[in-house]
Amino acid sequence: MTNPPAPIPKLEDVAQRAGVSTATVSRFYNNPAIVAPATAARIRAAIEATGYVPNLLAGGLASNRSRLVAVLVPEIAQSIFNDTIEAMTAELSLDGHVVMLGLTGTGNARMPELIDAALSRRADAMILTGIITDADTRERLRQRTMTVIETWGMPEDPIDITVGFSHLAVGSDVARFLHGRGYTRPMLAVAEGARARQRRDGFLEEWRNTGHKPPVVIDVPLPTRFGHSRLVWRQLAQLDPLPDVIVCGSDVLAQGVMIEAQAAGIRVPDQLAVVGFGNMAIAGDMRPSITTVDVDGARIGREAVAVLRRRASGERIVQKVIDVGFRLIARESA
Amino acid sequence: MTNPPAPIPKLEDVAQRAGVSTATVSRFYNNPAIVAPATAARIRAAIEATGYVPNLLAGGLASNRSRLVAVLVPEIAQSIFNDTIEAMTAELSLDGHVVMLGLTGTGNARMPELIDAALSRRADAMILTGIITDADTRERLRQRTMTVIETWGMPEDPIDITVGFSHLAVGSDVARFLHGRGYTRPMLAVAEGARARQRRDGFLEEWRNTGHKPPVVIDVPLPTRFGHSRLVWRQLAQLDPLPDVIVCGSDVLAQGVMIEAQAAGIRVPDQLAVVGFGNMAIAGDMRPSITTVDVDGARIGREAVAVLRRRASGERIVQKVIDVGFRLIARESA
DNA sequence: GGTACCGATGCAAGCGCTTGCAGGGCTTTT
DNA sequence: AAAAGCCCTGCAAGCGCTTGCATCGGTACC
Repeated sequence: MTNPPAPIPKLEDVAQRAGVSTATVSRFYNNPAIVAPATAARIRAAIEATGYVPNLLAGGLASNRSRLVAVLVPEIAQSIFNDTIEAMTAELSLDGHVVMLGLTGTGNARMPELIDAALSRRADAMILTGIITDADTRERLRQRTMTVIETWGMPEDPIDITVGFSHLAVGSDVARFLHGRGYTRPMLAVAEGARARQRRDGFLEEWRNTGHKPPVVIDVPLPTRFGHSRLVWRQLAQLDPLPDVIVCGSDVLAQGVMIEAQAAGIRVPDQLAVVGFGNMAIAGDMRPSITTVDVDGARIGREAVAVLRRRASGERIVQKVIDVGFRLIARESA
Repeated sequence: MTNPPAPIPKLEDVAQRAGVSTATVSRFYNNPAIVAPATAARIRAAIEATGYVPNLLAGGLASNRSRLVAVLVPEIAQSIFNDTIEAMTAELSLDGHVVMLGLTGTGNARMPELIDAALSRRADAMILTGIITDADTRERLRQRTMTVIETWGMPEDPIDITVGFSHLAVGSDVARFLHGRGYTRPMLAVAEGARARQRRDGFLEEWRNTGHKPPVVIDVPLPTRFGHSRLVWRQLAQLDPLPDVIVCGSDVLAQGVMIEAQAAGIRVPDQLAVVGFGNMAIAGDMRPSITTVDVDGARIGREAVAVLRRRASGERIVQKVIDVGFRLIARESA
C-alpha cells in the first residue's frame, strides 16, 4: 500500500522539465524580477508538476544565508516575552525567515549551548531577551559578523543592537506616581532577574526624595508563577502597619496578591493598593482592574525585525539603541 | 578598532592543526567512539585553538539530517501548549536538535506556508498541535518520509504518529462528575476549536443519560483570552434560572468567570460552580481553587520526542497512537 | 610464519543549491 | 550600418561537510 518512497525532486528536475538551466530556476526563486515572464510561467508549471520544494540547507550553504533567526528567551510558559516572539515570528515569516526557538532557562543557564546551536546553524541573526552576563561570550559574539539584537533591556555594554527601554526609569516613574497619589508605605515584591532589580533600584532612588521611610523589599523566585503570590501575601500580612500599596514585579503576581487580599477580606485598593508590570491581558480585565506599566512587547519584536531588514539590505545601522519606552497605566487597583 | 572579519574556521582548519584528515574530525563529532583517544585529544585541542563551530548547514546537506524539528502551534501568547513546547525543546536539545517554531494562527490559517518552511529546511520531524484539516495537505505529508507527530488530539485519520487523549472522553467524564455531584443545570462555554467541540459533544452525549434538560451552550471566540470571560458572564447572567454550574473551555476562562461572578456578589461554588480545562497553574492557586481537567502537557512533549528518538535509532514504530490520558481534578469551585 | 581479523584513518565523490562571468540575441544610439 | 547597451540565460566552480570503500599496521589464532 505504501508507495515506494519517491525521490525528492530537486532543482534540476524542475529545470529539465521547464527546459532551462538550474541557474534560471534558482533565480526564479531568489530574484524573480530578472527572469522573463514566459520562462517564469514554464518554471511555475514545472514546480507545480513535480511538487518541488527548495532545499534550503543546500541553498543556505551556497549562499551563506540560512534564513534562520535564533530567538533566545528564558521560558515561554508564563512569559512576558511571548508577544514579542509572536510579533517577530509573524514579521520574519514575511521575509521567508524562520525562528529557531531557544529556551535559556531560569538564570539563562543554557545560554552557551544555545549560542553554539545558533552559530552552528549559521543563523542570520540572534535575538536575545535574556541577558548574557558572561563577558567572554559577549566578546565571542562581537567577533562574529552575525547580527545580535538584545531586547527588553538597555545593557550598558551592548553587543550590537538594542531594542528596549529603561527599567530604571520604570521604577522611578512608579515611585513618583505612587507618591503623587498620596501613598506613603509601599512594599516591593521583586523578582530575581537583573531587570527587575533595575526597576527596584529606580524606585528606591526616587522614593528617597519623598522623605518617607524606604519601602520593605522582598524577593520572589524565578520563574514568575502565580503561586508565588501566596508567599508574597504571607510576608505582607505580617507587617505592622500593613503597607498601603504593593508594587509587584509582574501582573501575574499582582493578580495573585489581589486575589489573596480579597480572600482575606482586604479591600483593594482602599486598604491595599496593587501595582503590576507588563500590562498583560489579565491586568485590564481583573476586578478591580490593575494599575500597571505597559510595554509594547509586539513593537519590540517588530522593531527588531525592522533593524534586521535594514541591515540585510546593506544599510549601515547608526542608531544602535532603540528605546521603545513604556507607559504607566493608572487603573482601579492603585 | 574592529578586527578584520576573520574567516570562519572550517573542518579542514581543525584537521590540519590536529594532523588528521577532515574525515576523522567529522567522525570525532558524529561517532566519537571510533576515533582513538589520543587522536581525539589532539582534535579537541585544535577545536579549542581555532574556535571552530561546525557548520550544520553543510553537515545537514551531506548527511540528509538537519537536526531541526518543526513545531507548529496556533499561538504561544496564552497557550495551553506551552508546557508541551518547553518539554519538547528541552528534550530535543539533549539530542542536539533544535526547534523551529511556527505559529499557525487562529484557525491554523498559516499552516500551509509553515509546512513548506519545514519541508524546505528538511526538518527531521514535524510536531503539530493544531489540526490539519485539509485532506490534500495530509496526503502530501504522508508522501514524505518525514516523521509527523500530531499531538493533543486523537485524529480519526492520523497522518503518522499521534500523542494525545480523547476529548470526547473528557466531556463525558465532566458530565458524569457534575451529575454525580448533583448539579442539574449546567451551561457550557465552548471555544471554537475542533477539540473543544469534541469535549462539548462528549458532554452532551453523556448528559442525555441523566434525564435533565440539555445544557445551554455558548460559543467563545478564539484565541482564548481572559477578556472573553466577560462575554460569557453577560450571557450567563441573563438566564433564568441561573445555571448551577458553568463548564469552561479553559482555565483562563473559568478564572475570568469566577472573578466576574464574585464581583457581582455571586458566591462560588454555592450559587454557581465553575469547571475549567487544562489545570494551568492558576487553577490550583485561585480562591476558590478551580475544579478542572488535568492534562500533562509536558508528558505529551516528552512522549513525542521519545518516539522521534526510537525512530531515529531505526526502530519501527508499531504503536502509532499514544494515549496520555487526563485526570479530572475536583477542587473547591465545583 | 601465515592468515584472518579488527580498529583507526584517509581518499574522494558527492549532497543540492548559488552566483560571477560570459555570451547570444535584440533594441537603441551614433 | 556598426557600435553600444540591455535583457535574459547558461556554464561551471564552488559552499563545508559526510561516508562508503580502501588501506594499513597491528594482534590473535592455528
